[in-house]
Amino acid sequence: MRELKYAILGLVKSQPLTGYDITKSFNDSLSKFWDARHSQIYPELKRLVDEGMLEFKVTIQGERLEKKLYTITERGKEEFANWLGTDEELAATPKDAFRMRLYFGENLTKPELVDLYKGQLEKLKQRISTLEKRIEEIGRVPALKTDDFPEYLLIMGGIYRDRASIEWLKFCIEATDCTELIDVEDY
Amino acid sequence: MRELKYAILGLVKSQPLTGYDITKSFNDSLSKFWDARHSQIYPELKRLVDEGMLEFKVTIQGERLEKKLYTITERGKEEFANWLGTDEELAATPKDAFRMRLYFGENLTKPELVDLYKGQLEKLKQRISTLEKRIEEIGRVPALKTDDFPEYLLIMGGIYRDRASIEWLKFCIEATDCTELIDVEDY
DNA sequence: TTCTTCATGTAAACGGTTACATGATTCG
DNA sequence: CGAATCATGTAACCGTTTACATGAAGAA
Repeated sequence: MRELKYAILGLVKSQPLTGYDITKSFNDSLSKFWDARHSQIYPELKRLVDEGMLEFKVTIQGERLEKKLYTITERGKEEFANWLGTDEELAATPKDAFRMRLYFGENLTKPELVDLYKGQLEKLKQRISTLEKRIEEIGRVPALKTDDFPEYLLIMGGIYRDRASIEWLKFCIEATDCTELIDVEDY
Repeated sequence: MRELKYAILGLVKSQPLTGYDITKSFNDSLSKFWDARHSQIYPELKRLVDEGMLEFKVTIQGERLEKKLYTITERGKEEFANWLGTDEELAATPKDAFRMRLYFGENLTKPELVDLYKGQLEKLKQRISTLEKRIEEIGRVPALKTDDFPEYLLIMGGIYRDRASIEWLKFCIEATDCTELIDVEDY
């Protein structure tokens, strides 16, 4: 547990960062596997300093705006490396409201069910195309150890995941006799 | 939010249940999309009674063991039906420690990375075979509106999901040059 | 000058987990 | 008789979200 800790350690390990920088990272690339608000990050940073995993140096931006640049300590590096290599159990199946709706689907009329399917399919299609666009931006296959490489892997993970969701939805559409009401070719 | 509420409403809607029964359901079929402990369920039941969504009747098991049989009210049925048909946004990407490890994978030696891959692949393979066994138990394709049908859909969802995870892992193994160190044919 | 971004914090509330607590019933 | 299961609750804690709060710097 306390996995936010390792996300922060991992980020700060590669370069000194402020809490603000870390917050931004959680809204960009990291959001593919973790996210956090600044209200959670600042207390965690304080705690990591207390535990000797991080150190910080106050710097002045412009005239008097103080910011805290965090760096990782030896102890922090050890802790991070130790966690990184440990193989954990499969994550518990995440709570999923859409699956819950499908589970109780017998309480829906066919048009309602069809709308649920369509809505989900449309959003998945949308997200896949956003992810694919990002892949194109990166420019096909970035070399190993490039900055872009880890993000590339995670975006591909998202694409695999969403495509599987679509395939499963098509399967459900078939199984619930909705084939004539949805143009599955579109997805 | 407060989605546990709808899970309970959906369960009680089809038949009167005790808190204990509901807890059991969360460990069986429902765990495919939601789960909860009795310590969360009992307070939620009380709250749903306060809100007029549920009613209960105390019955005696044996000599003097009291149990509360919950039934859904009209108000509860409305609330549930209302929620069931609403199409929500795609769920936020769930936090995922394995993906986080991969993201920071450049800090790992190749054998460590290979162990991570292997561990994950092995566990996914395991889980898929458990799910497939359950499909066989159910006996191929249950008819629509059967008791087994919703569970069938969700188990298939799990299989699609896990297979996609394996395909993605194979992709990562290829991209990180680990092909010679893992026998991907096994998965 | 005004708006956006940079920058850092705290407080209240919520959903969920773990642990504590109790007692009856049923089955081997 | 003892163990497993049935049955119901509470308390403490943890991770996370939403809202509250402040102010400087940079860009238009």
